[in-house]
Amino acid sequence: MFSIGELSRRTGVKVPTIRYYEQSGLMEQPERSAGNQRRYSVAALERLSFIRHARALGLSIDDIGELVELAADPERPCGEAHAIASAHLSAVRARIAKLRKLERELKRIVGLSDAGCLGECSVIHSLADHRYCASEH
Amino acid sequence: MFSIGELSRRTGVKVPTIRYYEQSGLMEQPERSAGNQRRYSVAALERLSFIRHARALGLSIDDIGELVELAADPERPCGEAHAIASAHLSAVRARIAKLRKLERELKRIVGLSDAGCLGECSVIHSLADHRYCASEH
DNA sequence: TCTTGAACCTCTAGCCGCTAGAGGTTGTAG
DNA sequence: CTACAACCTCTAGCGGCTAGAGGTTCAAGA
Repeated sequence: MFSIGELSRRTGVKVPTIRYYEQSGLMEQPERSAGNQRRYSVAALERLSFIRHARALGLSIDDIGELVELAADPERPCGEAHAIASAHLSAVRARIAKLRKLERELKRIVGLSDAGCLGECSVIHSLADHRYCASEH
Repeated sequence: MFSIGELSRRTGVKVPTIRYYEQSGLMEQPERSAGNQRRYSVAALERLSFIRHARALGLSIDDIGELVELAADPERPCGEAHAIASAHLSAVRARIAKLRKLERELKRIVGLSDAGCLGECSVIHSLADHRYCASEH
């Protein structure tokens, strides 16, 4: 049985965040001590590790909620879990693609400015008018 | 003189967003009609285009606020504007690097699951235990 | 056994960048 | 002159926490 602080130390998830996960239904309500303090089992520790890892991979609270449910039900987990993970993979790839475009554009804008500050500022100039952009965004 | 709706149409920024920008100090308070409706000048149109473009590049409201001020003051814009843009470029690059790690990890997890669903679900299995991860996150 | 004081409790509000809705007023075309 | 779209202000909500107020409990040392 761990206190919330000990659970926090062991998982690296901050105390208020653990309470937030409980409030949003991601963590089960734990037992309480005589004085109303939370007392966690090893199972709760494992669940929180799972959540933390999935969050680190960028999955939403909702997605993780689904995965937690699937994990608890060995009858039908695999296909649905796979779908959630691969949908997320697509989303991550889309975000990478978009950020790469931004990177190119910013590089161009910053590079112009490096080339010499004659007259007006080219950073501000580039930002002011989309027509000077190399690509869409 | 444009109404807020016309400004919205011309810039592609939604009406409530324009009001939000005004409230947060990014757009100046415009003139008003006799009946208290906003009336925008061409200068306001240009400013909003600037803001929209900078937002599309992912700059924060605060950063854009600074840039707008710099743009209005031709005495000292270039170096500071450059600093803001290149700091943002670094941030974008860092985000790309992080997302690429996630992509690799997710690909691995999803790939495992594709390889065959024997016994337990490997997606859930991989999420449950960080030790199976190829890299840090 | 008593006393600290760190850790815990609940509740509320704030962060960013919008978005949505209620409930009321104005502008404009027919 | 009427109808109705567009406008107005105000408040609240989204996700995923984070911070603070104000009060209680636990555990170690004297």
